[in-house]
Amino acid sequence: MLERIRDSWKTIIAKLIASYAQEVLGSANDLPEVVVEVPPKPEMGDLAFPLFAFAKPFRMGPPQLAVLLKERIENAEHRPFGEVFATGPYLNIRIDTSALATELSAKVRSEGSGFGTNDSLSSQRIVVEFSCPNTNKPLHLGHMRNDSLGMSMSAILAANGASVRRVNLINNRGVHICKSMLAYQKFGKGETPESSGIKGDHLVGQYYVRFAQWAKEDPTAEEQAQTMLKAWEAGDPEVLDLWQRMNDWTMDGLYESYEAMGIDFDAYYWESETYKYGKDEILKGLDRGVFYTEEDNSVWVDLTESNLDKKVLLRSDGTSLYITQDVGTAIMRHKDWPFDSHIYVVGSEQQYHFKVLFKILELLGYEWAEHLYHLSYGMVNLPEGKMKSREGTVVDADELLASLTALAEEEIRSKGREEQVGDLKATSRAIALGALNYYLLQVTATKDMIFNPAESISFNGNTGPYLQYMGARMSSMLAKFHAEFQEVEALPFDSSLLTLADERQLIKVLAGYPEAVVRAAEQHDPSLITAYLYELSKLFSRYYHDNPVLQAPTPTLVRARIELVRMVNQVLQNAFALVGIPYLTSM
RNA sequence: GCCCCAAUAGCUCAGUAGGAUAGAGCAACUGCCUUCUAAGCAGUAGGUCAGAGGUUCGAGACCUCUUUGGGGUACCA
Repeated sequence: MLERIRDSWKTIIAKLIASYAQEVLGSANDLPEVVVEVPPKPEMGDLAFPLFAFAKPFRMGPPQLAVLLKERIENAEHRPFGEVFATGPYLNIRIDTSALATELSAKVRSEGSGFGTNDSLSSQRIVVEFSCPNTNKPLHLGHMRNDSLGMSMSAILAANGASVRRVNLINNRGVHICKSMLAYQKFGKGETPESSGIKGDHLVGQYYVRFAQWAKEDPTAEEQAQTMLKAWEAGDPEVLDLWQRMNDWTMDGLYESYEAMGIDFDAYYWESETYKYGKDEILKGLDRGVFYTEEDNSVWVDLTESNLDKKVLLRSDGTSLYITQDVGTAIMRHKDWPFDSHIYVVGSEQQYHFKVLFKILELLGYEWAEHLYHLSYGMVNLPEGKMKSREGTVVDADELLASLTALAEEEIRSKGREEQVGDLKATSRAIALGALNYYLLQVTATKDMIFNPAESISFNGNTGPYLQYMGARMSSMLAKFHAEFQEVEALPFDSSLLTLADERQLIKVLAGYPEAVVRAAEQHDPSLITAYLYELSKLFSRYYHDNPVLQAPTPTLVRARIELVRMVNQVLQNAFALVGIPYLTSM
């Protein structure tokens, strides 16, 4: 919407510049491109066209050119509505926000929760892989950033029309899994989640920690774990049985955590099943000369031309490696559900791994290989430094969510709003989730971030609950309006009454929402949505504080303002859905 | 050693294709609850955008070098 207005102004200005060039230079070739910007302050207009670049060809100062163009625009026959003024070297435009508001209102009403979506990716099938936990410990803060990104990215792609398949690959096999099993065998005394009352993933996690302690005392511990892995691979029934039981415990715990955090998947893949895939593909590639063998029979790929070095794909004993499995898994997934592109949400420390993986798939000749994308995110560190499981500084996901929920509940109680809120537990949980998702998605994904526990539990300022609070305020305004202002509701919406600077600004920001959704998908960056939400909320917050809505001087103004509230409220809800912030009607 | 990424207010972060006076939140200080929820609003203070060159009419943004920090470079995952 905003884009269309921008383009029409850009077109007419470009046309006038070209015709002026024709007049004075005899040619309109080789002119610099017309650039559109947003002026730094609202009173300077809504669009800005800097004219510096035209100074040279016209041998004229930009301010004079601005004046000249302003006159020509005003005399032009077909021009968009709006006011033109020359501000120094800029040509600024004040657009007709009243017309925009009318159009916007109709669109938001008819599209509702679909406002802001588009069909730019409607022919696309996209796999988004994320989470991918090990089954030897509970989820921690690192997983939470991953999960927030995965869920949000999936929602954003779907909002752009893509058909999205969320996929989780459970890392339930390997020597690290055997460690917790071994420790359990030695020290477990038949303990179960039921007998101990400990959530399954936490119980297994305790034995993983126990192994580390034991390994310090007994140098054969590591070796025993390796032996157990071999027994597992050989199908030893006793080992398999224990593995199955402990895996189930962990998975029960993880499912519970996922549910509490609003995370879910369309498909689960299990490494215990996929670890064998890939070897055949590598051997096929070897036959075709894509890979080569060393003297010890290990299989390699030479990527030195791509500056990626040489990489082992099969061990000398013929067994698979991590990269081998990923090759197989990608191919298998494409058979399961032929995707157009595949996004891997994985930490930035694996950037090299994914470059190699994508290159290998390309060398194997899969045409979809060029549409694989590593959504790389930075590490979550603590103010003191890195999280270290050995030093017990890892932030546990369940505990964090529980403590945030408790804080939210306390907050509601201290305000005496238990009654209005309705379901206290559900509301507290929703506030905790909103705070968490917003905190984690606010930072540009690729960057490392610092998780400050003290700050994360604050519900003031630039936080999820701040945004939720705006929603709750609008919600109660709208409820009151419906209940007490029926006659006003019947009045037509007169957008020309919305003339305040903040009203004009709100209309522009609302109209910019669809573009934010597009950009978030293009750039694979949910933080564009969180930034958008904050801008909208902050603006609205000031607006309703300074200007009465239901107590506005005239009924027609009440009607106009409530229409604005309705639009802001709808866009807020729509954007919430993209970044995992629950919408609350009361808090 | 080689490769990749980062550096913006005391702290945590924004900063759109290079454009007008570099913005928020937190922390500090000041006002505002007989008026739609104060999880709020308004204000004060806080900056040599790590440093040095370069490109440009114009650089926090682009290029080069330097410094500092992080990550990778396993027949681990």
